[in-house]
Amino acid sequence: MPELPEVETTRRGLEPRLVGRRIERAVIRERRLRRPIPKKLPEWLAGAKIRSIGRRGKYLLIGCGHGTLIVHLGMSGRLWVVASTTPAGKHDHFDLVLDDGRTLRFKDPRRFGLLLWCGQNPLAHPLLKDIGPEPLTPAFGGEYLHRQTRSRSAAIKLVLMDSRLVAGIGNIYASEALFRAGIRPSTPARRLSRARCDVLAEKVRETLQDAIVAGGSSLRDYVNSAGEAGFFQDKFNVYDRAGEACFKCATAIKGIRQGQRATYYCPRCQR
DNA sequence: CGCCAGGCCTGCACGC
DNA sequence: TGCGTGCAGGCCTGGC
Repeated sequence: MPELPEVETTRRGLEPRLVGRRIERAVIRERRLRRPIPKKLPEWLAGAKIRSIGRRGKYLLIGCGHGTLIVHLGMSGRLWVVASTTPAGKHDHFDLVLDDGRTLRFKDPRRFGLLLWCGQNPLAHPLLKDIGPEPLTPAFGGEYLHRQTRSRSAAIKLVLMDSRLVAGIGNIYASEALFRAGIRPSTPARRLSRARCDVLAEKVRETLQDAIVAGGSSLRDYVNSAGEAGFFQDKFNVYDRAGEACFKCATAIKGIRQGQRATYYCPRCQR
């Protein structure tokens, strides 16, 4: 489900609801996620005060002073705030009961998500330390993209989705950014000129920014921390539009497979 | 029934 | 030999 815009939308929604709250207790209902939820997590969290809600790539960082709860939503994960009296439903694997009568709830049908505890600097955690620059910061740009792709013969779409190169770009936004940049997804990354890297970096930023403003994309079940759907899916130019007319030139959008993932592009607008 | 789905870690094969 | 790189598999449920 969630790529950077959905995680950022979640972060922004959670921040005012969580920061300053005390955690009364944590409840684990199903430990088996991509990695098991640590058994001691409730022990570590009980009584802690939430100080910050951060994000690194697609990881949410719930800062508690003496440590950080690291949350990844995987494909189908969802994190939102409910009244503590709301009964847990199917796939509601984890709760943080807060001191204001509300509960932060984690639901994840496919269980590809992740809940970890990190006692030190979370950015140094093995799962986070090799993540590339945030695409919405000056650390990411055409110069960086050009330099980093000189030795990469793989298709640019696959390279964009490599989290070591740049954080947070998943299958949807890779296709959408490449459409906006007019670049064919199969182009070997090393063959992109500096000028085209400039355009692509800018379009990546623009696409992610637009999606955040739209509250993310809701395909199957994504909703924000208040339970509301995003609407960026209504602005997709190519994603999941195989056979439909390109909004710019009316050519039929193509759907192909790259690295076992679906890719969409306009064969006329993207060269 | 088989296939597909927004993620990403892991381990292996390959070529320089 | 070792490194970077490129693949494929695996983890799950649900919907078509």
